[in-house]
Amino acid sequence: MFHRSSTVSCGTCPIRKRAVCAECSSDELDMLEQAKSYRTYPAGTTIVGAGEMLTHFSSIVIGCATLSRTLEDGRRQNVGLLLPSDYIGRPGRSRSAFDVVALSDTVLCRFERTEFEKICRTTPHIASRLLTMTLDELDAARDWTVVLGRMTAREKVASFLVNLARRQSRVDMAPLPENGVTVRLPLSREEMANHLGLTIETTSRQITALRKSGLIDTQGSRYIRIPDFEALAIEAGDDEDGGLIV
Amino acid sequence: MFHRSSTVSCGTCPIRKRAVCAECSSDELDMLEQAKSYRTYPAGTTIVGAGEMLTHFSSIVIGCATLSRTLEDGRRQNVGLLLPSDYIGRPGRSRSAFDVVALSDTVLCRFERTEFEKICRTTPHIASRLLTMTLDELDAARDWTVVLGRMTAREKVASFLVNLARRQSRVDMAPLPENGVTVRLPLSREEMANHLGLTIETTSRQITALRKSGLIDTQGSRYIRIPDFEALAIEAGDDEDGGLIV
DNA sequence: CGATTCGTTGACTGCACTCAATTTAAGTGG
DNA sequence: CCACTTAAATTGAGTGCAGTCAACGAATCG
Repeated sequence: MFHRSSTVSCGTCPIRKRAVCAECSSDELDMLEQAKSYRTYPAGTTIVGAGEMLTHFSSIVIGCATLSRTLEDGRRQNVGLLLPSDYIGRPGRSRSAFDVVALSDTVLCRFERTEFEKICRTTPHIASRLLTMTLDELDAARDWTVVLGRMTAREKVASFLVNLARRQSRVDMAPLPENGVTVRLPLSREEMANHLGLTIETTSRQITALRKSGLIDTQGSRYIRIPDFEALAIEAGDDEDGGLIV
Repeated sequence: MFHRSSTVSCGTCPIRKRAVCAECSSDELDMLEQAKSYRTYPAGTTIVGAGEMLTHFSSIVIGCATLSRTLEDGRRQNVGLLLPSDYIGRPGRSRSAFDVVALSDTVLCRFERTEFEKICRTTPHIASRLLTMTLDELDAARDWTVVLGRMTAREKVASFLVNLARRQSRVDMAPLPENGVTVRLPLSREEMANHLGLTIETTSRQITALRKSGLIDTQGSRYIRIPDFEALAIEAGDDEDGGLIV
């Protein structure tokens, strides 16, 4: 359905309410409609490598991608998990600081970079929304440094699941059901480990441990059910609903 | 010298070229001059606690502060190190997500929050500069997650020193001398450890180890000389000058 | 000069990593 | 549909890096 760019209208876009265009009037939307194009990346594809040219500013419409960096000796760390409405790229910079890899089949809504920079200058609603989203991302990145710097393996895995559940509920625009959330993991164990600053083995062991503690149920390796969300949140060292967002 | 706000002019402000006001015209500066006020915090003072009201949006003029979070059991992680021209607070949010603590005597240039939000809406040069700075901070925060997630204690300490040297040279607006940089540490060992996700003891041991390797010289606990900057950068796992900024 | 805080060093422990084997899942072609 | 192959995930055994606990030394300050 998203293969022909001209056929998709902003009016029915699933990220209309949360993406960089969220604050736009219908006039402004008409303008964006002219400038945008879509592109699809199959799961596993590298959207852009660290240091490479970024020709477009893009928003994720459907799918999921990681932001990561690989050190010379092969160690890798994910620095972000991008879900629908999150953006890739930035005005004023032509190269990506990180690898961006599609985890699932991913549809991007894109603007040519210099074109988008012009839009930013002329459309305060875009610039303002972009600032808000960037400030939110900054808070989230800082929250995540607390997890990476100070938490145990068990707490890291619990934090990740709690954050992922919260974010997915936001993407689906549905509140977290009080009892029994099911999270679909868009990442393999290896990608989870790279996100958490752990090894595959430790990640796997902690999932097993959380299951044996009754805090989660697993249904295949990609589905995790959280019977008592609050209990897992406490395990994550997360007081109430404040703070941590992936 | 900064005790009377009315006596200080933006024209001679040390952060004029790098702060949120950097892109402003002299007309716009006149307007900021009316709205601004200064406040000084002695070293060790908490500027604002996590969850507390933030009445102002502030830029650091002189001094140094940490952004941190403390878990219930006392574990603490610094999520940012604020140097002159960095800002505290954000438009659109009235409470601080983190503790902000002055490390040295610190002078802030402040705008009442709702007033600043109005300025953001009416002064594109401010909004645009704020966006650029926030995007830079986001990249820096993500760079730092790589250090926290994947680096050894030795690499963490080396990374920190390299980043601090680079940032201080930017604050001083002087290029890094090719041979022999001296860094003044604005943090105690404990604060360094909180920044690096390590303990005081491990941090201290790694400094000793780097000294014994000839990569640094120490002059008291707060001064570190880096005889060969590139050598330390390599130890930090940092290829060339790309990437990592604290 | 004594008191107190900060930093360094030492001895030992433990959590997460490494290496390796096994189990489970996901494809693939006959 | 089922053998076969390949990849992903789990589990086990042992190691090592950073943490913990504790003592000592150095710097700062009244």
